[in-house]
Amino acid sequence: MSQTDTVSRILDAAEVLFAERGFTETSLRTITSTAGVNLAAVNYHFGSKKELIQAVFERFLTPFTDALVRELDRRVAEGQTLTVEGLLESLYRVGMGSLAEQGRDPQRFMRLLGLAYTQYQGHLRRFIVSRYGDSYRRFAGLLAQALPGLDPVTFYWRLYFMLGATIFTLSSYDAIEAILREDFGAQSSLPETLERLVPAAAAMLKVNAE
Amino acid sequence: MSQTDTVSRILDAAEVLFAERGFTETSLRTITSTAGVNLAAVNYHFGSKKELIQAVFERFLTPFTDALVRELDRRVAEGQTLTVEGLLESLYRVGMGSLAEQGRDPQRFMRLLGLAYTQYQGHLRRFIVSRYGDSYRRFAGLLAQALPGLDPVTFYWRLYFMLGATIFTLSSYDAIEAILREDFGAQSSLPETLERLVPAAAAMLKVNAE
DNA sequence: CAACATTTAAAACAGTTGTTTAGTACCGAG
DNA sequence: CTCGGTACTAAACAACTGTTTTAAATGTTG
Repeated sequence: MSQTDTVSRILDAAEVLFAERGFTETSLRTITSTAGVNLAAVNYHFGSKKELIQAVFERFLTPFTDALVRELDRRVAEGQTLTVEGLLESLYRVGMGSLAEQGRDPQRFMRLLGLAYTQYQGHLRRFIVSRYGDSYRRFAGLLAQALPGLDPVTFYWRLYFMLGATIFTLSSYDAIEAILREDFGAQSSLPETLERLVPAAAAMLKVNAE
Repeated sequence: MSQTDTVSRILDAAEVLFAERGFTETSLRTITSTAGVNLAAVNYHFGSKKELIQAVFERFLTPFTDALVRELDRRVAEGQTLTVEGLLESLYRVGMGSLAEQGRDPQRFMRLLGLAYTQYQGHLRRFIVSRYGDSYRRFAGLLAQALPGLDPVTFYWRLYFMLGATIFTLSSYDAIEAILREDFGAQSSLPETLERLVPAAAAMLKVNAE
C-alpha cells in the first residue's frame, strides 16, 4: 500500500465520518478502521487530529476556490456585466462542478462547511480564513459592485444572511428533502434547490439597492 | 442548598458552556465545577447527559413557543391581517422578549439552536420536533397564508432559507459583529440586526408571490 | 546485493469521558 | 425521638480518547 493510498484512504474516511457526526464525535479509531489502515497512520502522516481536519478541508476547498477565482477572472476579462444572480449562479455551479469532477458529494461539502462555522474549533476557522480569505473577498467585492447604492454594513450583513441560507439549507439538504417528499410527494434534486435558492437569495441581497 | 438551586445552577452552567463549545466538547466535570455542585448531581437529577441537554433546551424553548403561540392567537383573534413582515417581527420580538424576561442572553439561545441543527445529536432533533412541532406548524401555516400564490414546495424551501439565514447569522452574531466593527468601525446591536433581517427575509420569501 | 529511509504495525501510555456505587447529611411526619 | 425518604457527596468504574514508542516490513537508491 503506497503512501498516497493510505493518506487518501484516511482522508476519504475522515471526510465522510466528519460530515456525518462532527469532529469530536469521530474518533481516530473509527476513521482508521473504516479506512482499513493502522491507527498510528494518522499521526504519522498528518501529525495530529487537528491537522487531519484541516487537510480534509484543504482537499476540497482548494480546488473549489481556485475554480471560482478562475471563473470570476474569466468573466471579468471578457467584460461581462456581473449581476447578482449571475454571481450566485457562478458560485453554485463552480461548487457543484469542482466537486462532481472528483466524484465528491456536494452535500457532504456543505455539511462540513456548516460544521466549520458552528463548531468550537478556533483553529479551523482561523485556518480557513487565512487560507481562503482572498478568494472570499474577491467574490464579495464583485457582489458588492453588482449592488450599488447599498451601504457596506447592510451589504455585509446580507452577505451573511445569504451564506446562512445557503450553508444551513444545503448542509441539512437530506433531512429537508425527506420531509418535503413525505409531506408533498414532490422530490427535488440538489440542482433544483439551487435554482430556487438563486432568485430567493438575490432578492434578499437586492432590497433597496441600486 | 435546595434542590431547585442545584438543578438550576447546573442548567445555567450547562447552557452557557454548551453554547460556547458544543455538547461533546463540554464535559460534565466542567459543568459541575463551574456550577459549584458535585459531579454525580447531574446524573442524579437529570439521569444522563443526553437528558440534561434536552432539559437545557426545554427550559427556554417552552416559554418562547408558548409566548409565540399566544401572540399569534391574539393577533388572529383580533382579526388582524398578518403580513410576512408582521409575522417575522412577531417571531423575533417574542424571541427577544421571552428571553429578556428571564434575563437570558438571546444570542446564546441562537447558538444553541444552531448547534441543535448542525451537531450530531439525533435525540435532540427528535426531541425538539416532537415537543415543539405544533408551534412550528402554527407559525408556518400563518406565514403560508400571508404568501398566497406560492406553491407549497417552494414555500417550504424558502422557509428553510429564512431559518438558515436567521439561525446561522444570529448564532455567529458576535463573530460577525466583531468583523464589521473592525472593518467599518460601525457597531450594531442585536435589535438593529433583526431590523435588517426582517425586510431581507421577507423579500426572499415573497419572490413571485401573491 | 547492501544500506538506507520510508511506511506500516502492535502495543502501551497517560489522560479524560459518562456513569454507578455506597455511604452520609438532612428534613419533615408520625 | 425515630423513621423514611430525598438530596448530596466522595470514590471508584470501565470504556474510550489522542498520542507515542518500539519494532517489523517495505521500497528505493547506491
